[in-house]
Amino acid sequence: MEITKENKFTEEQTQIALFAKAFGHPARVKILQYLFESKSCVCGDIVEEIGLAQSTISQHLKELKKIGLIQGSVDGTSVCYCIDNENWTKMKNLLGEFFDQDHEMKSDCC
Amino acid sequence: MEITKENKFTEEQTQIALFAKAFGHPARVKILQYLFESKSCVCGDIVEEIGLAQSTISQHLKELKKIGLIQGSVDGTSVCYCIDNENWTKMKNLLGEFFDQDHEMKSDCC
DNA sequence: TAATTCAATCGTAAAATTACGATTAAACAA
DNA sequence: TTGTTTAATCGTAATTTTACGATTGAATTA
Repeated sequence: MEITKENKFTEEQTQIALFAKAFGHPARVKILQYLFESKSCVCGDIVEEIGLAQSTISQHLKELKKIGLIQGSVDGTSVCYCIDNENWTKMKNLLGEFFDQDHEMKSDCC
Repeated sequence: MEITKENKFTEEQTQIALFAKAFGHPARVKILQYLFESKSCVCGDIVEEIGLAQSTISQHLKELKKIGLIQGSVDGTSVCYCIDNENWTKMKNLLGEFFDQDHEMKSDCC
Protein backbone atom coordinates (compact mmCIF):
# COMPACT_ATOMS: atom_id res chain seq x y z
CA MET A 1 0.00 0.00 0.00
CA GLU A 2 1.69 3.14 -1.19
CA ILE A 3 1.26 6.46 0.56
CA THR A 4 0.40 8.15 -2.74
CA LYS A 5 -3.01 6.57 -3.09
CA GLU A 6 -4.24 7.58 0.32
CA ASN A 7 -6.46 10.17 -1.35
CA LYS A 8 -8.57 7.40 -2.80
CA PHE A 9 -9.42 6.05 0.63
CA THR A 10 -10.43 7.55 3.94
CA GLU A 11 -8.23 7.38 7.02
CA GLU A 12 -10.69 4.90 8.44
CA GLN A 13 -10.59 2.60 5.43
CA THR A 14 -6.80 2.65 5.48
CA GLN A 15 -6.68 1.98 9.22
CA ILE A 16 -9.11 -0.94 8.97
CA ALA A 17 -6.99 -2.43 6.19
CA LEU A 18 -3.79 -1.99 8.21
CA PHE A 19 -5.22 -3.70 11.27
CA ALA A 20 -6.70 -6.49 9.17
CA LYS A 21 -3.36 -7.01 7.49
CA ALA A 22 -1.83 -7.65 10.89
CA PHE A 23 -4.13 -10.68 11.24
CA GLY A 24 -3.63 -11.66 7.63
CA HIS A 25 -1.07 -14.35 8.33
CA PRO A 26 -1.67 -17.45 10.47
CA ALA A 27 1.68 -17.06 12.19
CA ARG A 28 0.66 -13.67 13.54
CA VAL A 29 -2.75 -15.01 14.54
CA LYS A 30 -1.01 -17.79 16.43
CA ILE A 31 1.46 -15.41 18.05
CA LEU A 32 -1.36 -13.22 19.33
CA GLN A 33 -3.30 -16.21 20.65
CA TYR A 34 -0.16 -17.37 22.39
CA LEU A 35 0.38 -14.00 24.00
CA PHE A 36 -3.18 -14.06 25.33
CA GLU A 37 -3.09 -17.62 26.59
CA SER A 38 0.42 -18.09 27.88
CA LYS A 39 2.07 -16.97 31.05
CA SER A 40 5.31 -16.61 29.15
CA CYS A 41 5.75 -13.99 26.51
CA VAL A 42 9.46 -14.32 25.92
CA CYS A 43 10.52 -14.12 22.29
CA GLY A 44 12.44 -17.41 22.44
CA ASP A 45 9.35 -19.26 23.65
CA ILE A 46 7.30 -17.80 20.82
CA VAL A 47 9.87 -19.04 18.31
CA GLU A 48 9.57 -22.58 19.70
CA GLU A 49 5.79 -22.42 19.82
CA ILE A 50 5.22 -21.24 16.25
CA GLY A 51 7.79 -23.36 14.48
CA LEU A 52 9.33 -20.83 12.16
CA ALA A 53 12.88 -19.48 12.11
CA GLN A 54 13.88 -16.99 14.77
CA SER A 55 14.44 -14.23 12.24
CA THR A 56 11.03 -14.83 10.70
CA ILE A 57 9.29 -14.59 14.06
CA SER A 58 11.24 -11.44 14.77
CA GLN A 59 9.88 -9.96 11.56
CA HIS A 60 6.30 -10.86 12.47
CA LEU A 61 6.74 -9.42 15.96
CA LYS A 62 8.08 -6.23 14.42
CA GLU A 63 4.97 -5.87 12.30
CA LEU A 64 2.65 -6.44 15.22
CA LYS A 65 4.62 -3.87 17.20
CA LYS A 66 4.55 -1.38 14.35
CA ILE A 67 0.76 -1.48 14.13
CA GLY A 68 0.68 -1.14 17.92
CA LEU A 69 -0.98 -4.41 18.90
CA ILE A 70 1.93 -5.60 21.03
CA GLN A 71 4.71 -4.12 23.10
CA GLY A 72 8.13 -5.50 23.89
CA SER A 73 10.09 -4.94 27.07
CA VAL A 74 13.71 -5.93 27.43
CA ASP A 75 14.51 -8.18 30.40
CA GLY A 76 18.17 -9.06 30.52
CA THR A 77 19.13 -10.84 27.33
CA SER A 78 15.56 -11.74 26.53
CA VAL A 79 12.59 -9.67 25.38
CA CYS A 80 9.09 -10.05 26.76
CA TYR A 81 6.24 -9.32 24.40
CA CYS A 82 2.68 -8.66 25.39
CA ILE A 83 -0.61 -7.33 24.05
CA ASP A 84 -1.10 -3.58 24.06
CA ASN A 85 -4.57 -3.60 25.56
CA GLU A 86 -5.35 0.00 24.74
CA ASN A 87 -4.70 -0.44 21.03
CA TRP A 88 -6.31 -3.86 21.01
CA THR A 89 -9.49 -2.19 22.22
CA LYS A 90 -9.21 0.52 19.60
CA MET A 91 -8.80 -2.15 16.95
CA LYS A 92 -11.78 -4.07 18.28
CA ASN A 93 -13.98 -0.99 18.14
CA LEU A 94 -12.93 -0.01 14.65
CA LEU A 95 -13.20 -3.49 13.16
CA GLY A 96 -16.32 -4.25 15.19
CA GLU A 97 -18.10 -1.25 13.74
CA PHE A 98 -17.04 -2.33 10.27
CA PHE A 99 -18.36 -5.84 10.84
CA ASP A 100 -21.65 -4.57 12.24
CA GLN A 101 -22.52 -2.76 9.06
CA ASP A 102 -24.89 -5.59 8.24
CA HIS A 103 -27.25 -4.35 10.94
CA GLU A 104 -27.83 -1.06 9.19
CA MET A 105 -27.96 -2.43 5.69
CA LYS A 106 -29.62 -0.06 3.27
CA SER A 107 -29.01 -2.06 0.16
CA ASP A 108 -31.85 -4.24 -1.05
CA CYS A 109 -30.90 -5.29 -4.56
CA CYS A 110 -30.00 -8.87 -5.58
CA MET B 1 0.31 -18.85 2.18
CA GLU B 2 1.35 -22.23 0.90
CA ILE B 3 -0.70 -25.33 1.55
CA THR B 4 2.37 -27.15 2.83
CA LYS B 5 2.63 -25.21 6.05
CA GLU B 6 -0.94 -25.81 7.11
CA ASN B 7 0.31 -28.33 9.63
CA LYS B 8 1.90 -25.53 11.59
CA PHE B 9 -1.43 -23.80 12.08
CA THR B 10 -4.92 -24.88 12.98
CA GLU B 11 -7.82 -24.65 10.56
CA GLU B 12 -9.15 -21.83 12.68
CA GLN B 13 -5.93 -19.83 12.58
CA THR B 14 -5.76 -20.25 8.83
CA GLN B 15 -9.40 -19.23 8.40
CA ILE B 16 -9.00 -16.15 10.57
CA ALA B 17 -5.98 -15.13 8.52
CA LEU B 18 -7.82 -15.68 5.24
CA PHE B 19 -10.80 -13.57 6.30
CA ALA B 20 -8.52 -10.86 7.65
CA LYS B 21 -6.59 -10.82 4.42
CA ALA B 22 -9.81 -10.04 2.60
CA PHE B 23 -9.99 -6.78 4.58
CA GLY B 24 -6.28 -6.16 4.24
CA HIS B 25 -6.60 -3.69 1.41
CA PRO B 26 -8.45 -0.36 1.58
CA ALA B 27 -10.00 -0.92 -1.85
CA ARG B 28 -11.73 -4.06 -0.60
CA VAL B 29 -12.81 -2.30 2.59
CA LYS B 30 -14.32 0.46 0.48
CA ILE B 31 -16.00 -2.01 -1.88
CA LEU B 32 -17.67 -3.79 1.03
CA GLN B 33 -18.79 -0.52 2.61
CA TYR B 34 -20.23 0.50 -0.74
CA LEU B 35 -22.13 -2.76 -1.08
CA PHE B 36 -23.66 -2.24 2.36
CA GLU B 37 -24.57 1.40 1.85
CA SER B 38 -25.58 1.64 -1.75
CA LYS B 39 -28.75 0.64 -3.48
CA SER B 40 -26.73 -0.23 -6.54
CA CYS B 41 -24.30 -3.11 -6.57
CA VAL B 42 -23.46 -3.16 -10.25
CA CYS B 43 -19.82 -3.78 -11.03
CA GLY B 44 -19.50 -0.71 -13.24
CA ASP B 45 -20.73 1.55 -10.46
CA ILE B 46 -18.18 0.05 -8.09
CA VAL B 47 -15.40 0.80 -10.56
CA GLU B 48 -16.47 4.45 -10.69
CA GLU B 49 -16.85 4.66 -6.94
CA ILE B 50 -13.45 3.26 -6.03
CA GLY B 51 -11.31 4.95 -8.63
CA LEU B 52 -9.15 2.09 -9.78
CA ALA B 53 -8.99 0.40 -13.17
CA GLN B 54 -11.82 -1.94 -14.15
CA SER B 55 -9.52 -4.94 -14.26
CA THR B 56 -8.17 -4.15 -10.82
CA ILE B 57 -11.63 -3.93 -9.30
CA SER B 58 -12.52 -7.18 -11.01
CA GLN B 59 -9.55 -8.81 -9.28
CA HIS B 60 -10.60 -7.47 -5.88
CA LEU B 61 -14.17 -8.64 -6.42
CA LYS B 62 -12.87 -12.06 -7.37
CA GLU B 63 -10.99 -12.32 -4.08
CA LEU B 64 -13.99 -11.26 -2.05
CA LYS B 65 -16.07 -13.81 -3.90
CA LYS B 66 -13.47 -16.53 -3.41
CA ILE B 67 -13.49 -16.09 0.35
CA GLY B 68 -17.30 -16.08 0.22
CA LEU B 69 -18.05 -12.59 1.50
CA ILE B 70 -19.87 -11.50 -1.65
CA GLN B 71 -21.90 -13.08 -4.41
CA GLY B 72 -22.34 -11.95 -7.99
CA SER B 73 -25.43 -12.42 -10.09
CA VAL B 74 -25.47 -11.76 -13.81
CA ASP B 75 -28.14 -9.35 -15.03
CA GLY B 76 -27.95 -8.82 -18.74
CA THR B 77 -24.54 -7.46 -19.62
CA SER B 78 -23.90 -6.26 -16.12
CA VAL B 79 -23.17 -8.13 -12.90
CA CYS B 80 -24.72 -7.30 -9.57
CA TYR B 81 -22.61 -7.96 -6.50
CA CYS B 82 -23.89 -8.17 -2.97
CA ILE B 83 -22.88 -9.27 0.51
CA ASP B 84 -23.27 -12.95 1.35
CA ASN B 85 -24.97 -12.46 4.69
CA GLU B 86 -24.53 -16.02 5.86
CA ASN B 87 -20.77 -15.97 5.42
CA TRP B 88 -20.52 -12.44 6.70
CA THR B 89 -22.09 -13.67 9.93
CA LYS B 90 -19.72 -16.64 10.09
CA MET B 91 -16.81 -14.27 9.62
CA LYS B 92 -18.13 -11.94 12.31
CA ASN B 93 -18.42 -14.79 14.78
CA LEU B 94 -14.98 -16.19 14.06
CA LEU B 95 -13.17 -12.87 14.12
CA GLY B 96 -15.29 -11.63 17.00
CA GLU B 97 -14.23 -14.55 19.15
CA PHE B 98 -10.64 -13.90 18.24
CA PHE B 99 -10.94 -10.23 19.19
CA ASP B 100 -12.66 -11.04 22.47
CA GLN B 101 -9.72 -13.04 23.73
CA ASP B 102 -8.77 -10.07 25.84
CA HIS B 103 -11.68 -10.83 28.13
CA GLU B 104 -10.32 -14.21 29.14
CA MET B 105 -6.73 -13.12 29.37
CA LYS B 106 -4.65 -15.52 31.41
CA SER B 107 -1.31 -13.89 30.83
CA ASP B 108 -0.06 -11.57 33.51
CA CYS B 109 3.58 -10.89 32.71
CA CYS B 110 4.96 -7.53 31.50
C1' DT C 1 38.14 -10.39 30.17
C1' DA C 2 36.30 -14.05 27.43
C1' DA C 3 32.58 -16.94 26.23
C1' DT C 4 27.65 -17.40 25.96
C1' DT C 5 22.87 -16.30 25.24
C1' DC C 6 19.16 -13.90 23.07
C1' DA C 7 16.94 -11.24 19.74
C1' DA C 8 17.38 -7.64 16.07
C1' DT C 9 19.04 -6.76 11.69
C1' DC C 10 21.13 -7.75 7.11
C1' DG C 11 21.18 -9.86 2.73
C1' DT C 12 18.75 -12.45 -0.30
C1' DA C 13 15.57 -15.57 -2.76
C1' DA C 14 10.99 -17.06 -3.78
C1' DA C 15 6.31 -16.17 -3.89
C1' DA C 16 2.28 -13.30 -3.62
C1' DT C 17 -0.04 -8.98 -4.28
C1' DT C 18 -1.39 -5.01 -6.71
C1' DA C 19 -2.15 -2.40 -10.71
C1' DC C 20 -2.83 -1.46 -15.53
C1' DG C 21 -3.84 -1.90 -20.57
C1' DA C 22 -5.34 -5.10 -23.96
C1' DT C 23 -8.11 -8.77 -25.25
C1' DT C 24 -11.97 -11.83 -24.97
C1' DA C 25 -16.65 -13.44 -24.33
C1' DA C 26 -21.38 -12.85 -23.43
C1' DA C 27 -25.62 -10.33 -23.70
C1' DC C 28 -28.10 -6.80 -25.71
C1' DA C 29 -29.47 -3.20 -29.26
C1' DA C 30 -29.71 -1.34 -33.84
C1' DT D 1 -26.14 -9.77 -38.57
C1' DT D 2 -23.36 -6.10 -36.86
C1' DG D 3 -22.05 -3.05 -33.44
C1' DT D 4 -22.09 -1.91 -28.51
C1' DT D 5 -21.81 -2.53 -23.71
C1' DT D 6 -20.12 -4.87 -19.65
C1' DA D 7 -17.14 -7.50 -17.00
C1' DA D 8 -13.78 -11.40 -16.86
C1' DT D 9 -9.39 -12.82 -18.11
C1' DC D 10 -4.62 -12.43 -19.95
C1' DG D 11 -0.05 -10.72 -19.87
C1' DT D 12 3.07 -8.14 -17.50
C1' DA D 13 5.61 -4.97 -14.41
C1' DA D 14 6.44 -3.16 -9.91
C1' DT D 15 6.12 -3.78 -5.25
C1' DT D 16 5.42 -6.26 -1.03
C1' DT D 17 5.52 -10.26 1.74
C1' DT D 18 7.47 -14.26 3.62
C1' DA D 19 11.17 -17.09 4.90
C1' DC D 20 15.81 -18.41 5.95
C1' DG D 21 20.79 -18.33 7.27
C1' DA D 22 24.35 -15.38 8.77
C1' DT D 23 25.86 -11.59 11.32
C1' DT D 24 25.66 -8.15 14.82
C1' DG D 25 25.10 -6.11 19.27
C1' DA D 26 23.75 -6.09 23.94
C1' DA D 27 23.47 -8.31 28.35
C1' DT D 28 24.81 -12.08 31.29
C1' DT D 29 27.84 -15.69 33.01
C1' DA D 30 32.12 -18.09 33.85
